Amino acid sequence: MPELPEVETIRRTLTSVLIGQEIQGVEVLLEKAVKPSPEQLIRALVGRKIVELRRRGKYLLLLLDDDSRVAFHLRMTGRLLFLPKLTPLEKHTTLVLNFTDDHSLRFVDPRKFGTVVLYWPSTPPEGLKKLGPEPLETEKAVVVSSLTTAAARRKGPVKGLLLDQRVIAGLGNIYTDETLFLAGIRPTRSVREITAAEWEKIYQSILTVLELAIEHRGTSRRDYVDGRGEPGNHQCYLQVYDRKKKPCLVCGSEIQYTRVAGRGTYYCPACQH
DNA sequence: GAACCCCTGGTT
DNA sequence: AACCAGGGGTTC
Repeated sequence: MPELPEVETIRRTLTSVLIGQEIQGVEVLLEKAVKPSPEQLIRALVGRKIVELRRRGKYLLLLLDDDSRVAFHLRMTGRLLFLPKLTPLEKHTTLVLNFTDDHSLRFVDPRKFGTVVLYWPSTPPEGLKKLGPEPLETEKAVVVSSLTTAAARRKGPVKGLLLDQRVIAGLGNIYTDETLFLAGIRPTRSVREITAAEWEKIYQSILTVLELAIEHRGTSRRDYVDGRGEPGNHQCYLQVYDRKKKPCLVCGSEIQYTRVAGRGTYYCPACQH
């Protein structure tokens, strides 16, 4: 579900209500989603206070007062909701953190792909450790260099490279399609054919697309809501994603739908080359 | 790299 | 009934 803009929106909506909260109890309802074991997790978390919320790629991180951290990855359908303890548990609730103030943080995930990991900064989980640069918070030269270095070493479509979290963190299926539309480049283009000028254009497009999506509080197609349960608005501003056979908003050509890098992919045959 | 898998639920 | 889905890890 959530890509960088959605996770960032969740972070922003949860920050003010979670900072300073003390964890009173932990309920693990889907054991395979959490690490370490539920018993160890409960022992480590009870009594801890939340001191900061961070985002890294598509991970949301809770920083605790003993320097330990909890990393949530929402995968396709995960939701993080701040709710009164009295609110009945939703179906497919994976984890509940109960606080000392009558509120709780619920991790709800119908498809059960989402994960929760407790760790210390010295030994981050693999997925987090291998992440590429953060597009909005890293200097341009570093991000562009990560893209071009990866491009020199691999084959295949440019879309696959942008989806690779080791190359750049945070882009998923929606925002790669939106980025490549804005950049005027077909998702099927081989990474080897992309020129230096085009990498620059792709980089600029990534910034524009992500910043606008964050302004609109993320894209809600089916499952996504922020930490308060509110949907985003960016679905109203998508340029190509989910517009199969509809007219291109720029030139009127019919938007094409195909499969690239294993994912459903939308592009304009006239605007993108 | 592509293909399959982890799951449930919505759409065709 | 079949296919699709904001992800990504493991296999080929």
